Amino acid sequence: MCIHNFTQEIANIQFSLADRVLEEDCFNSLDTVAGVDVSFSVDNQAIAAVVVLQLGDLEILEKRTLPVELFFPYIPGFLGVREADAVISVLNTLEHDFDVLMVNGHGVMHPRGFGLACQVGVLCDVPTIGVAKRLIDGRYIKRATQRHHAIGEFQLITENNNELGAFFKGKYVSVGHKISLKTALSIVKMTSVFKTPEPIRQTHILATETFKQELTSN
DNA sequence: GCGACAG
DNA sequence: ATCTTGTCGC
Repeated sequence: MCIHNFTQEIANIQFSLADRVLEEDCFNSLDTVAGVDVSFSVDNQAIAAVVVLQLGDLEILEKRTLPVELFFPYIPGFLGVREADAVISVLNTLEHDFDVLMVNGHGVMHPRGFGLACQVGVLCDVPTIGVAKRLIDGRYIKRATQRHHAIGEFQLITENNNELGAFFKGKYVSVGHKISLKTALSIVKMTSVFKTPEPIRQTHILATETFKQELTSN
């Protein structure tokens, strides 16, 4: 039983779970956004972090961090297997509720249509948006996709006739779960003070700082 | 054997 | 992801 059979098995699970992904808006209110991130350096000791922001003024409502251990190696296309549990764990420490979650990694713009954002969304049954700065496999996605000039700063990325996501300010955005691409893009845009949307930027800063503190105190 | 892929 | 100084410019 080698690692290859293992990932093949997991790939099949990703294919089947991808059917559960909903690419339509499934929420009544849209007032708060959360961002999650996991940062680490050596071994598999990491810090999972989450920040909840008010959508209007981007005011931070809550910050949480949690030391976690990762049990699966990083393999492109299988980030969800590595980080989903850590992400879900830190989400469970939140006191505030949130309407949508921004995840560091792809949503449906994934070889099997089931990136980390989809996995977190489906397992937690919450709306999620996937934001990544690189494509998973340039060869895979480029041979089947074309970029179209779309409204404003967005470039829609489609495969045949279905929309996989969009490119915006150096970031690849795609639906994670329970949200439409249109709404996902508007949320990314309205939270993008810098190139990285605030929910993810703030969370990444928090996770990194916390990791350093943890390192110094021990 | 070569290729080069989220975090 | 992370390892890392200075440097340009508001």
